[in-house]
Amino acid sequence: MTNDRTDARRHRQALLQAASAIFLEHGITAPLDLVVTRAGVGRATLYRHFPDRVALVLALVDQSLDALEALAKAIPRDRTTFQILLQHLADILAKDPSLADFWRVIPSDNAQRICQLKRFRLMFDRAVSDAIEGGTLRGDFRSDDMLLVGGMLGAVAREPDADKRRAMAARLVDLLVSGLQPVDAGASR
Amino acid sequence: MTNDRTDARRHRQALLQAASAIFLEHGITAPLDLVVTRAGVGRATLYRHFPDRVALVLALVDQSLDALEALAKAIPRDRTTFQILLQHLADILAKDPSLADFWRVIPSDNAQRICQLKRFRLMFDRAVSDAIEGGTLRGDFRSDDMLLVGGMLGAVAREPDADKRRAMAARLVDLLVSGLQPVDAGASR
DNA sequence: TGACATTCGGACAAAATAGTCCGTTTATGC
DNA sequence: GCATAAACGGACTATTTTGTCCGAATGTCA
Repeated sequence: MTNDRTDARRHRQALLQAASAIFLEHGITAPLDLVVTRAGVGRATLYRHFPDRVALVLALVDQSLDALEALAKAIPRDRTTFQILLQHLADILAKDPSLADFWRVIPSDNAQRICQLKRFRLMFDRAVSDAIEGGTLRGDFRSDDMLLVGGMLGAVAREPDADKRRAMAARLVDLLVSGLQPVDAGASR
Repeated sequence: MTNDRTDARRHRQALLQAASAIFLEHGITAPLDLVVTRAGVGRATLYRHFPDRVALVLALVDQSLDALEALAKAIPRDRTTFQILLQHLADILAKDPSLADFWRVIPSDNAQRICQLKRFRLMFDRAVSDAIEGGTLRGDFRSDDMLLVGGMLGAVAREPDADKRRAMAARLVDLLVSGLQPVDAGASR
């Protein structure tokens, strides 16, 4: 653990990064050879770090959840917390689609997957109730809805160009937050 | 064309239906063997009707677009047309995810894919402008946004249970139409 | 700096998937 | 019914993808 060799850690990171890029382009069922090649390591190196595709994807999801959590911690807790968190989620999904597509690869009874789902919901629990109480979120919004919303935001992952993807994510969040109806009532933002 | 054998047409239909079900469960890159088995035909029959996976998926998308168009024709043209059309789109995506996932399989320069995308946008063009003029849709909504919205609605396809999927689709449309903000400002509906 | 353990990576074997071929069956029109 | 052409389906081959093994290379610690 503590005395991992530096090259091992570096290669593990390279593999995750490569997998993220390959999965983005070819979908989460892409041949692992592509990942290996892109990471510039040998095939066995991949399988040593991640025994199978499931382990690799779970690691990617963990990474994304970590990133989201880090961002969440930096947000001041006020009435806009939820909206900002949502934007962060969209950003992370735009960077790495695994968070939205993992269900395709990981069996639904996988223990770690279940844990991750709980963790995901938990990260929004407080922000959701705060926002509802603060009057910035519709009162019938449930924590479960975040899975829906996450799935929706995952739609942006389909654009190969990173900049466009960011723009789409922003547009998506805007549509979602404000809704499709006209703003005749002058809601701020 | 006109004098196809009836069994051929029947098998073709069985294959499309089987593919829809299999793709829903295993994702659009599922082994075609599963489709063959589910349809209860021989392997060669699949390849005779659809030379490769791309052809099969394109046919599925066509089918969905046909279905959507048929539904659209039955909607009276008034200020709620767009909302109803949206609901229909969600229903169709809940029945068959190919419409949302085809990009994974079909090269982006594929001529038929390009045509289908144009057709998709075209189907919403009139409804969008009508709704904006009628005051039921935000004025900055562009036709392009429908691709985003379609992608978002495709998120419901992830639920294996058909009834739940319908319910999720309805919820999604509600969230999308009304937005996440509370209705304190007295927006209609 | 040298010994040693750990990791590396290409070569290998196994499995899964894709696509083809051909003898057989079946629908259609006379 | 019967001839005929079209479709069927399972067996076969090729290709892709997965997963393992072992000699070589390299980071780590004394």
